[in-house]
Amino acid sequence: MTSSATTRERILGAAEKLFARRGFDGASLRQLTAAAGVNLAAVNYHFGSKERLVEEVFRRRLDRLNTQRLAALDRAKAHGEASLEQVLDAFIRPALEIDGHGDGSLFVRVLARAFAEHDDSLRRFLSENYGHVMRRFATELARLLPHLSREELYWRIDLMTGALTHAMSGFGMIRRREGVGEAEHREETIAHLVRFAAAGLRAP
Amino acid sequence: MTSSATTRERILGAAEKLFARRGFDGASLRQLTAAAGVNLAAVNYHFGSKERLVEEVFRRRLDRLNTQRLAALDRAKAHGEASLEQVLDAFIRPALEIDGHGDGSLFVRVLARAFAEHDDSLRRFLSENYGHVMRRFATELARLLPHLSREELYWRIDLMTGALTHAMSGFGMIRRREGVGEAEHREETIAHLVRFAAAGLRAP
DNA sequence: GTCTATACACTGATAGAC
DNA sequence: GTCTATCAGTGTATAGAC
Repeated sequence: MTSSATTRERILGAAEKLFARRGFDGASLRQLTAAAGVNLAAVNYHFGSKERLVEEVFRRRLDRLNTQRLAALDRAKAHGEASLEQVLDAFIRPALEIDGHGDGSLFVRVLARAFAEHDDSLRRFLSENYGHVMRRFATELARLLPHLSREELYWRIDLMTGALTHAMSGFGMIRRREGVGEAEHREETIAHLVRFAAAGLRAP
Repeated sequence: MTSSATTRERILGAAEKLFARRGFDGASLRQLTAAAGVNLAAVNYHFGSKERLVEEVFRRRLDRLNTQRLAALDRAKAHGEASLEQVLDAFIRPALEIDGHGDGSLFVRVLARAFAEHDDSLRRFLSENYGHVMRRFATELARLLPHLSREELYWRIDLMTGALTHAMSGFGMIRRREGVGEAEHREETIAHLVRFAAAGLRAP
């Protein structure tokens, strides 16, 4: 249990980095275990399969992301009702503020890619870990947009999610203009996303 | 040239079906060539690599899709200026109306998946084949939304594209409600997409 | 030109020795 | 827990048949 924990962590660290840089299929277990300095078979011993390793990499980050999103929502509602823009900010900001060990923005890309992929098992896993957060925000949005039917609302949320996912997957890449710092770039991105999503959701 | 054409076509047909059902990495060349009734090596002979085969599958459809989108835009402008909703309809409708040989909706999923993936070489290919269409629509949108800066407009178009891509990737899947026909479902989808995108683009 | 058989270097997974 | 050896499966390349 003592040495196994460090092996596990070494694998997870190397996996996150390599998955972000080369994609899930692009990063092989042999590259990954070599980078982590562990034996190839250790992955299957500790995680059972490559797919389960992918899920574990996500779980570490998603647990924290979900917590931060809900906390941000609570904070927005602390002093009375939250505006639509505040709710959207609470949803978007934590995702763009993820920063692991300098590779945070890379992880955002992986997260977005995973969400965009329609791999059934991975989607199921994400919906299990994401589900309650999405439902919480959906409830909040339903309150703020009473003119929308339930069906219409779900459509809008789905479209909004698509836009955000798409934007997030590009965040941290080429898009950053020259001479613009990381923090400033992030604020710009958040502002654009919130403005677009709010307008789309408010449509008659 | 005579028999090679049928072999080429058989590979392309089987590829489109299998890529749609199992993804690019999920469908192996051995499954694919077995389904097409051709030899494994025929893929490399006719296309050079699996990646190039993927591109060819797209090119067949995209050429037609691009033409239809531009034609729809011209039609919308035939009797004077086109509204924002008409421009968006011209962009969205042809994508959802693709119908190859009964597997049209499957191809939409593949197209959306490809667009969502940030594989560099595939993206470059898509932008080369899609580029001029996107620029044409961007010009049209710039005319209809003069209050937006160029930078703001590109942001909005990117977000809109993300939303549409995400929605398209789900089109033809589980989402169709019971008792709703294909045509009716498509009209509903188009209406939702146009409404959301128009509102997002019009945001102040 | 078109097609095929075959081999090569990879992949993820697993059984079994230590 | 860890490691070696080995498995079936993958994309790719090529020599040679027609």
